[in-house]
Amino acid sequence: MERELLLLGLLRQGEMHGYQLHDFIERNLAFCTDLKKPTAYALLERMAARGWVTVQEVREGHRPPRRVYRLTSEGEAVFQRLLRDNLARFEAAKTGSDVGLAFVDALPRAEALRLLEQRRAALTEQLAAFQSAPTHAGSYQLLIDHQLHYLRSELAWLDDVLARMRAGRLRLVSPRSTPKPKSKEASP
Amino acid sequence: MERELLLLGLLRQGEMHGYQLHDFIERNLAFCTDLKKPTAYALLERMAARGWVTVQEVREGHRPPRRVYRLTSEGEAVFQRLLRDNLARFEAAKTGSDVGLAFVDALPRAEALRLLEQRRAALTEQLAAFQSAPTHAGSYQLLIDHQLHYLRSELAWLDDVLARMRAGRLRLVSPRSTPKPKSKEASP
DNA sequence: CACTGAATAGTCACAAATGACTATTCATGA
DNA sequence: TCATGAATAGTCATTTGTGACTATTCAGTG
Repeated sequence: MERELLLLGLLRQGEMHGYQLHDFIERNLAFCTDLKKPTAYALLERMAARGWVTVQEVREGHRPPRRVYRLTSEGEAVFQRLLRDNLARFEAAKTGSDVGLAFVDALPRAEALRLLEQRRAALTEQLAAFQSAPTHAGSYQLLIDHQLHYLRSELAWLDDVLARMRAGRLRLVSPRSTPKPKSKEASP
Repeated sequence: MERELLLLGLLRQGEMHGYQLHDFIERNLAFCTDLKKPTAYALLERMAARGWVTVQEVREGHRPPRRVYRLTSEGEAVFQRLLRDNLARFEAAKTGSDVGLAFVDALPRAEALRLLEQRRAALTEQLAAFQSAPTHAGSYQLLIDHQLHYLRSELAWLDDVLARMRAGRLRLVSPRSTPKPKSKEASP
């Protein structure tokens, strides 16, 4: 749902064609959403079919005609609905990076430390890149602010974990406990 | 990739069948990954095809036979590789909730405030539920710790935003700036 | 001016993910 | 004891999402 919210929101600022929309998202919003080109086109097509946007084929030269999308008033209504809905909810973010943490105890402490320090380096690098970005096209300040807050918070947590690990204060359960020891199933 | 890491990691603790794996993830790790049943089965099948796990059909009664998966030593090697790789990277989390923030200025300030207060309520509720959970099966402490940290950090940020909005100190750019004012295209 | 690499614009066949099922077993209480 | 709903176990048709591709235009340069 939030992908259509995004597209509708961008189209509120004026008509645009598919490539333009995707390109803008890719350049400016890649850090908070990821929307590949074919997905964007498919969504636009569907939104057109539902009457949220109109399409107008524009051909210049003899390149394949560009399809220019424009928000309808119905689309605007949907935008309003989706926006209210989105703002009122909180959906926790998910990342693949979490999974590994579940299994750190499968590695010797020293190596785990080394790897997490690499992770920390990657994180500070992203943070730096983000901070030095040129006011990000001047727009979407809240998003940027949020992302900065998030990255800093992640860094703080990671540093805390590293400190605890170095001090040997990381309590981890025995890796032998079967996740669901319901019936017979002796631990192998 | 992190889904196979997860499955392999769980299988390290002993053989399990598909339902068991999915069920465990659903119950205990839903907050950090989401893996529907058919996806889990498909992954297991593929891992079997690649020799990372072995399958053994076990039938009891005359229900459809259960397929029990067991990690191979090749699977263990892959696990080690994926784990190291995962720990060394940092991948920023993404959430659909961010998108709405890009468009708060489309709403009257008062209403935006009301909606974000609803969001805040949803967040504190999730936080409360998480804190009161019964030591989460005693396992995966780092994950829990991380999630708690994350939720608290989100709450702090949201409170800050709310405060800024109430004080009218939320600087937002004019909604009229076209995202990519490259060529002709007069703002409509 | 012809050539090259980048930017523009979009498509398509394939891979991944999921909602909605089927079908058996188990607990329970009327 | 036998209906009923929950838990167990898995499948399949459909939708979604994407890597890799085609094809045109444009800017720069030798």
